[in-house]
Amino acid sequence: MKAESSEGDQGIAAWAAVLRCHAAAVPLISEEVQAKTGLPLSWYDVLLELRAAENGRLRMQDLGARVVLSRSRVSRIVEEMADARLVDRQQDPDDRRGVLARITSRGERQLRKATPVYLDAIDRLFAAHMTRREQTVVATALSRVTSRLDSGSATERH
Amino acid sequence: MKAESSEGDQGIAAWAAVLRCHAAAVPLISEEVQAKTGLPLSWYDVLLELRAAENGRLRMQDLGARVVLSRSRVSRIVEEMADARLVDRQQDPDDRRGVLARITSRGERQLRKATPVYLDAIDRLFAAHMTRREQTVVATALSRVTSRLDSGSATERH
DNA sequence: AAAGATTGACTAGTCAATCTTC
DNA sequence: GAAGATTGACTAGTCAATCTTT
Repeated sequence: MKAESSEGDQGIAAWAAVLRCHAAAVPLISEEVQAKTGLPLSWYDVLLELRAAENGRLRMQDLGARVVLSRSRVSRIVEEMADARLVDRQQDPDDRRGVLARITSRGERQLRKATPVYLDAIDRLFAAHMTRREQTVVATALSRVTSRLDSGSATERH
Repeated sequence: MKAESSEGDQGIAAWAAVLRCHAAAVPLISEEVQAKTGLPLSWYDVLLELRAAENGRLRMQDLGARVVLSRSRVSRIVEEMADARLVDRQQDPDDRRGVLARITSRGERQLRKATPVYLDAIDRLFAAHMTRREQTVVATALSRVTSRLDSGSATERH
């Protein structure tokens, strides 16, 4: 209706769609994964990053950077996961201030068990409702936004 | 590398992009809006929905359904907003179990003040990094996912 | 007894302060 | 004294129990 508000309309709609989709899909997928495997999504992410890392080990700080959590949150989650024997911790021998979290064989087993469940949930509850082309556009466009924001904020807070 | 995992790859990438973009953009935008206007994003959403509603009023339950928050969270937020004189509350005269939250003139003023700030933040920190075409695809594809999930879960939990 | 809202107890998460090692 | 990690106090949010009205 308004002739002027030309620039932003699609951008606002895209933003609102991201917020609503996130709010709708994340709880469904995370409940499903936890119900079927016993792993909370945050635990799954930690295992995934550790498995991908050199020797299955990562310092707490690096782990926090890869996962979407703060350092203090990582400390607590890793402690719980260590109680559950999915990871263990050891001082970094090169710099004893640092702590290395390492995935255990039990952790690897749990990760292998959970992965197909998670992928299936993502597929059914999210990806199946988009065309292949839409999936590609969503992936590339939103990744670009994220990387610009990450590099931008590094510059901003000089 | 794996020849078989054909089906899901773009879908998984799209999912990861949504998670990462949400995690990066929401805090930046919400901090900026709050710093410049004093309104938390949840308050802004409440004001927006009330303004859009008939007579600027809505029952707590309906408000909770439109905003992305649970009923109990809405109760608390509306209470804080009532203390700040941005909304007021009254019993629904037709059904005195219900409570109607209504935007005040002060609330309308704050909403008018905050809207351009919010739109500008969305534009700079999110939409500006996508083409118009990408914005449209993101909006339509993710909205479709959300609406399928909403209607689907209503059916599932019969 | 069932619907609407609020309250209480709990979980997840953040930020600032602390402790250890460099 | 600064970096790495953990701990304590706090905020935001959920779920179950309660209270009121229908």
